[in-house]
Amino acid sequence: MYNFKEIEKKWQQYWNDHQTFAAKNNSEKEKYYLLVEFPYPSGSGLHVGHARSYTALDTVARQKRMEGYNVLFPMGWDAFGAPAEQYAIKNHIHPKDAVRENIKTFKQQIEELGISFDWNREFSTTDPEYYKWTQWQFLKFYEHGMAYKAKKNINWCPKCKTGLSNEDSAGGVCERCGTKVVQKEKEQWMLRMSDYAEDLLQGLNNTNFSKRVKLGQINWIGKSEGAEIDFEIENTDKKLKVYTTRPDTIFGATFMVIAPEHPILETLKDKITNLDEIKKYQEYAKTKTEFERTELAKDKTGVKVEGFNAINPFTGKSIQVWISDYVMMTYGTGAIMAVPAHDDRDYEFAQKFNIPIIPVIEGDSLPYIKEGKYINSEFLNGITNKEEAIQKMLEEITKRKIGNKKTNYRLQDWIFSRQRFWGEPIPLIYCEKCGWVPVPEKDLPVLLPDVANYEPTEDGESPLAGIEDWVNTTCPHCGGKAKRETDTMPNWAGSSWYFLRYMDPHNDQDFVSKEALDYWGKVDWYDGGMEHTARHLLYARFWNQFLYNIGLVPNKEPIDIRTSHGMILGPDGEKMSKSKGNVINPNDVVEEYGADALRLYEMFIGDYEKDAAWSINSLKGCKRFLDRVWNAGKKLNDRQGYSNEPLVHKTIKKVTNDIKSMKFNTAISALMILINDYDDKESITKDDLRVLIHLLNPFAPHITEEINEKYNLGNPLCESMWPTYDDTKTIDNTYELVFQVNGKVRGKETVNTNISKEEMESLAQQNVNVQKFIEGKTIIKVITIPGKLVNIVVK
RNA sequence: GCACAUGUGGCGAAAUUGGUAGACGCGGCAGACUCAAAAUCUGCAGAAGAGUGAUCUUCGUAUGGGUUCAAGUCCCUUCAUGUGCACCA
Repeated sequence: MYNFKEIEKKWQQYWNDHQTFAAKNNSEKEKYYLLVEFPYPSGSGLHVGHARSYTALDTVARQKRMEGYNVLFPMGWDAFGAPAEQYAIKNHIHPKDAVRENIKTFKQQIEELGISFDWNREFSTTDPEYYKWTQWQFLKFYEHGMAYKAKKNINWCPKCKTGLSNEDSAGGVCERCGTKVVQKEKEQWMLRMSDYAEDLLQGLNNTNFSKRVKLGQINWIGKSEGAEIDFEIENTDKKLKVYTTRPDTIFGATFMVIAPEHPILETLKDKITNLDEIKKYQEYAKTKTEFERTELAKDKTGVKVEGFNAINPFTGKSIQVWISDYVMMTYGTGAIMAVPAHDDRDYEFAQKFNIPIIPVIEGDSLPYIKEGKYINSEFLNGITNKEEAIQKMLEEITKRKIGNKKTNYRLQDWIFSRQRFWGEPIPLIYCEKCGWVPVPEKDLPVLLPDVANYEPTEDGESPLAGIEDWVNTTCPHCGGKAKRETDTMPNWAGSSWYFLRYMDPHNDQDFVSKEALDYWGKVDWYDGGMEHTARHLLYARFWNQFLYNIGLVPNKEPIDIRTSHGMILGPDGEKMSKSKGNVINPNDVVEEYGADALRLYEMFIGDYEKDAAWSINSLKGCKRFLDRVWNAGKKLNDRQGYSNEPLVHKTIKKVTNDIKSMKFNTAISALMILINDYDDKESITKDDLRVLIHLLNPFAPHITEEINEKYNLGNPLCESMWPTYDDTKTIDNTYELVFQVNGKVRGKETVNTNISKEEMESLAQQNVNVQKFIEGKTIIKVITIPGKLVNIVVK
């Protein structure tokens, strides 16, 4: 019937020869920038999930081009990071070579799908020409005081032997290998992301991210408004600063809790009489990871600090101070005032250790703080409104100069060091005399050395630290002996700005030219996995906002629309994995059914944002549809125009709009309805066939071009304008008018579209079945909706 | 625990945004073609009931209630599933 393999090869060759998808940087046309997340070129190859995302935006890209836009739709490789390194260690090759091999495979797999990427702009984050500019931008962070080195208790993966960001170790396990993360103190490079918390929050208003994506960002930033209040330590001049969102409950604060590592314990250690016990607890808390601390949430532990008490500044009473790991040093001030009557955790703790509980809000019972009348609270007594009480308390605190209003964010600074070989070297040099000195721009990039041994060391230093030739260098400042920084960047680094580089990927003078930035502006539509909507997106926005603030990019927000696709699950409804043996290889599908069938199926599979199980039968159905489109060419007549004008115009309208709103499944079903209509006819016109394949082209680009050529229907579709519709022509001459009695359907009749209201009503009353239901009853009113129904209300 | 999302045939899903629930596809059943099978084509199909029949009736969008001439759609209740955050003070 037709050889899809030949057809697909032929048209892929054609697009390549004609540079059909090359985006132009100096174009008169309006731009449209579409972006899909670039993949890790892992050894296991392309996944059907990749194909879903790529096909979706490819469909949009192809439509946009036919609508006259200058479309930028690029692709590249995010090839730094642990997976590539581990693969290389395992297979005893240099990561560079492993990456080159994997990219080759990946690229070939993607090309087989017929995705309209502009391959002229391809790059990998591991290309020295690219990471030169990643390093250059890091130095910008450094120059502006946004990068600093600090001793940090970091999340440490004992298996990968590297530090991890909080984000990388969510849930207390290493994101890469699943090993339990432990705490380890280390000097790390940090980026001051927390300075941008408010801007990152506010910036969301200038994006068109979906509500779900915005919410994910908001949660990560974790803004909370409250107050910092000083509690004096009895018989000393020392104070304990707490953070609270409920200063209004301070009269109920009957004890304090501080984090086990709180510095006041060191300051006042001479006063503490149970130092041994405290040290023991500190050790105990240290061995527990953050995850374990939360795991054991129900079971409160702690030790009372013997030797000093604090004073509740409002009741004037002496209150106990405890250490417990339910208070985190990393959030707020590392100390809280505990109000056991109105806080779950404080209540539990007080119960366990027999600490007094004083309610300050009448009628409130745990676990929720309800609104109620304030009691036992002096000047707050009688107030019933929480906001009012908080406001009044804040004023009082300020007046007494014991505290202030304070906003806190959960977002912390970004730990930017990794003790790995396969990452961008941090371009700094340490000189005994001059301290940290940036590598001069002319010496960038700082290249990774070509060495045989790049396995992580036991002591947690980067593998680079063992390569003396590389480490030892001269100070760019004083010319004396100096050493290079041996930590590398996290692999989030390269992906935090790659969308900018695509605008001008071969520029060796600048990270992107100003002209390219001005023309392409921002990414109009960015699609990727659900798992990246929180962190990667936040890092990319942070990076871009920084570049904006120092005047390097024109937009504060780099992305307009962000969508996230659901996963494609195995035929068994489970996540695809080698161990379950339910992995579908997209290129096997291409081999057997063709790229067009695969693409069409992945777009037809269901709601784009939802997960969907693989179904081979459903795929076959899509192939069957393509066969029918192919066969439609065999019954062309000599007439012109559309045989069924309203249906064609309706279909154009539906497909045009559905692609834009990602409702690919209904766009395809509209095309199926159209072919069903053609199949019922003896013959169809060339215009009929041309419009069908044109609308189908973004989904199934190869076979539609072939049909177009075979029957001489016109210029190649990819070089033609998208079909247009006329709203007035979408209306049928007749429709089925529905008759209802009391809202229930009692009859139908086919009527002329321009029938009057009066005629509609009289037809309804004449209907035999309707008469059965209104007989002997009083008609209260008649509701007539032109084009739809007549509803007779009777009693 | 908190926040958000979702709940429609045997399955994937549609539903002009308050107006004929189940489009389209898969699977199924029956028939045609065939020695036969596959492929293809034609027809049927939410559930229950009445009628020889065209048809008609009742029920039906997780649950219970409400608003409305009219509810899958709006409001409240409960339940289930999914995702995110989580001892964040």
